[in-house]
Amino acid sequence: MTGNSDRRVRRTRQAIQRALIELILDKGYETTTVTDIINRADVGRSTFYAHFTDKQDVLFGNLDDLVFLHAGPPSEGPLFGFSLPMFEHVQSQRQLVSALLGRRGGGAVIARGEQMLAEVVRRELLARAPQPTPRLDLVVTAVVGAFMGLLRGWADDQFAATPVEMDRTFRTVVTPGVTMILTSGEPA
Amino acid sequence: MTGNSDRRVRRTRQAIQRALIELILDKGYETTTVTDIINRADVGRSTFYAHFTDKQDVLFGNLDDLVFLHAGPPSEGPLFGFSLPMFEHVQSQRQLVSALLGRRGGGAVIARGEQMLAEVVRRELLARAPQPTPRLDLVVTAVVGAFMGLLRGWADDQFAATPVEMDRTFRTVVTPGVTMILTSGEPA
DNA sequence: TCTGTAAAGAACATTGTGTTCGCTATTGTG
DNA sequence: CACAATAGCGAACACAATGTTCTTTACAGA
Repeated sequence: MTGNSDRRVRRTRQAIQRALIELILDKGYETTTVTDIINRADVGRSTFYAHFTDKQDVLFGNLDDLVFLHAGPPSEGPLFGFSLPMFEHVQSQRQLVSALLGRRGGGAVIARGEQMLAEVVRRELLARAPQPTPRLDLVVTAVVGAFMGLLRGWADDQFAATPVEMDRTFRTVVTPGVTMILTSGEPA
Repeated sequence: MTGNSDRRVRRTRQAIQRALIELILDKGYETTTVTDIINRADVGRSTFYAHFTDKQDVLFGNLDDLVFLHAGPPSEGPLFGFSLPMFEHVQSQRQLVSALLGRRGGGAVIARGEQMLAEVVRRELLARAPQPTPRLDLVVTAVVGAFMGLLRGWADDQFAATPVEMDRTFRTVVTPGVTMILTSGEPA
């Protein structure tokens, strides 16, 4: 645990992480280079690679702090209850989230977000299914796809909308079909 | 129109495009470099840049041939009639499409696919809406997101499924909600 | 204080992109 | 067929970015 106790280590790591966030806000994730980061953080090149393997490594070290999982226990409240709180949270962190999730952000972050969200949705559906639903994985994928699609479009300013509108669209499109599947054990 | 009439030009362009496709099948789109392409196509570096600006430029030159738009006139047949034919077509071109749409493929192709698909969905919804639907753009985004999510998951082998299962999931999840929106002029 | 270690910083190898230029080979046309 | 136009070759170049290695310096904590 040397890494944590030495002040120099803490300072350096934090400088690098802050620098990345700032740069993401400035010019987006993809276009930010390691060279940019070490310049902004004012650390030596070797120092960077002593702490992180990658740009992505830095980001993921940070990502857990930013995790927007306001997901409560699975079976409380309405179906897909995570939706509105999530859209609201995204709006409050608009700049950063846009930079990470939009077209200018890396696919890596989106992939990670999709995975986490899929887990949430999966549990929610399992908790509510009265009978085993066939091909639940497919349903989860479709639902996550709809949500993330909306989120990305929003992040990219393809349309202006309030969190409430986003939430309403998502639920209105997706909930009736999913409810049918859950109750009837129907396809897919 | 020199470009079309000179045999050398035709040969070169085709060699480059074929090389890219082969390389995509070998190692994926993102990891394929221009250097790879000119080696495989056996053309000079300068020649490549005389014809294309980019790896992406080559791809998009090809993409129209691969266009999987089996979208008939908007208001014929069932809602989202493009779904099954599209999944079937994707399966027949499995390797290539997977390489392009999966995680190993570039975001550029996905983005393009989403745009084209959004256009199809948009027209279909407009043709069927008895009354103007508010925030149709949001609905389109959600629908496209669900479809592309399924398509990407499939391409990535996250699950095995037949085109029929894919189609059924997509329609079952999405159609009830969309129908409600169209008929009631409801949210979002 | 004094020892272990973090950081600086510079040099280096490597890989990829995109451009330039003079020479050669091929093409379509008169 | 002959010839002017031009496509292609290939090598060299400038540039940007990644990741490694090494020596020297400076700092933290016991």
